[in-house]
Amino acid sequence: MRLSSFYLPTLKENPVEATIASHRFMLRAGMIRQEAAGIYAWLPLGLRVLRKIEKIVREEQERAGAVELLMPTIQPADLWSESGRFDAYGPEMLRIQDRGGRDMLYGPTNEEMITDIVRANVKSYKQLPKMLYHIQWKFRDEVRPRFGVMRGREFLMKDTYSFDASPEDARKSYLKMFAAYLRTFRRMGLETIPVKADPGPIGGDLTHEFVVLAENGESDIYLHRGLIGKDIPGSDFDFQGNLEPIFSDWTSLYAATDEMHDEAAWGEVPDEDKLSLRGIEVGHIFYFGTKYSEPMRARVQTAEGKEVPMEMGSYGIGVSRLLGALIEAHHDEDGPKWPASVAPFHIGLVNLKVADEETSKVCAELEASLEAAGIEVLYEDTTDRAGEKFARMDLCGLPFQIVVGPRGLKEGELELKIRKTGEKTSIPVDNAATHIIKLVQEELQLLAIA
RNA sequence: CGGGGCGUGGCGCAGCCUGGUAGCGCACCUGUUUUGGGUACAGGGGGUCGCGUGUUCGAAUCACGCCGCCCCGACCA
Repeated sequence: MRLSSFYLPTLKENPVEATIASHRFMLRAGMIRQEAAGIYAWLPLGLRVLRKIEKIVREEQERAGAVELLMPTIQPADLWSESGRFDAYGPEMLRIQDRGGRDMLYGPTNEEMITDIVRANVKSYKQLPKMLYHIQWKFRDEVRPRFGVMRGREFLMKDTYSFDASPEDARKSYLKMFAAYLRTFRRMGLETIPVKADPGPIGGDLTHEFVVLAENGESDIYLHRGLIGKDIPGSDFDFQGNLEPIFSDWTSLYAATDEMHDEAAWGEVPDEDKLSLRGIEVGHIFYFGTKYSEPMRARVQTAEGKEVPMEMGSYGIGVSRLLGALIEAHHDEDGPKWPASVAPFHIGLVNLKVADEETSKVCAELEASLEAAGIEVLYEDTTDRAGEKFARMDLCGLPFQIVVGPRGLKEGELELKIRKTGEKTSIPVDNAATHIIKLVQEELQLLAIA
């Protein structure tokens, strides 16, 4: 992709309303544009990252055995009357009427609808278990949207819903999602910790929040040092096998947000293992049993011929919010530092002097051979000044930059800059493409957790 | 929802108190200059001053109403 044809409206100055790094950089790098409070247009650069995140989420959902479908953003109110939530849900639910005066709503979540979809056809325990998911925009009319996409009113979420014939089976579904989440976030280059969440009136221990560790996180979390950098399931992990070991491995050490903090249990953690950090919630999984299946009569017959409500769970990932979390976790004063797996492009190819024939020729050849190898290149082919190009490239946060200019070419060299470390090295033009392709592929491989 | 504040070109702001027909920096266009970390100089284009009503000879400026947006807190993916 040539920058001259791309749409990248960057800002040199900081927008005043953006107080945190991720919000600031997303606006400055031309990733999003605010259209109303908590509602954003996704500009090309931001959209590319969003799609990368979605892709990883999908791959890991499928791996765990979940099946994708897509439910609408607008829902009829009657479903919500069945569960009692049409009245129970507060003003954060956006209610609208169609031309016939029927009550509709812009979905803040989809438990009712998925329950309706499944109850229509699933009648026997033999048809279970099922895990269905979708990635869809939701709307919650938050009192106070803020921090850009971290707390918007419209946001993109992945929601999985599990249906089982017994609580024992429901636990298995829960553990599958638990394991899938460990892989999902790690593949994005995030250090994520599952922490006990508030089970609410349903009780039980089957609810966890997945929290990204980031200095400017919204909530305090307390955890045992041993949870940092812990192994996650590999790509050969058997989701049909026994998942209890991986679950207990990740949940036996102390980890809690301040709401769930237990001073007594915390006291038992050795002082040298105590970590008190900030975190951003990016995922939430819970088992809620028959909360919806009971009132909505979503039932199956058991082997004994008994009719029972299905055991359900729901598992969310804040897809759009993850962009914010990623930047909070990976940035410096110049911009984001995207992990290769979610970067909008792998490489920024900077042509320092477009007017110079040799420079442009080398760039065009590099662009072609990198793209032929499946590497995503943003070719900086504008006539802007060098300083501007460099600053803009850093602001985009692409993991690698290749700088080509007449000065280096005279020596037969070009410069490679690693965004993460700031490290710059000269490499010979001759085998540059091969070298860079290898570098990018290695980086991607590392994050793929094969 | 409590508390604070702001709406003036794409972005950041001044002007408002003390009404007289809009200005600065960045960005943009033209020229010169510069040429490896947002260059310098000169010229130029672009604004229903959030919306409405009122006061006045005259309103960005004063009054009233409405709308939008931001920040702190409580709440939430």
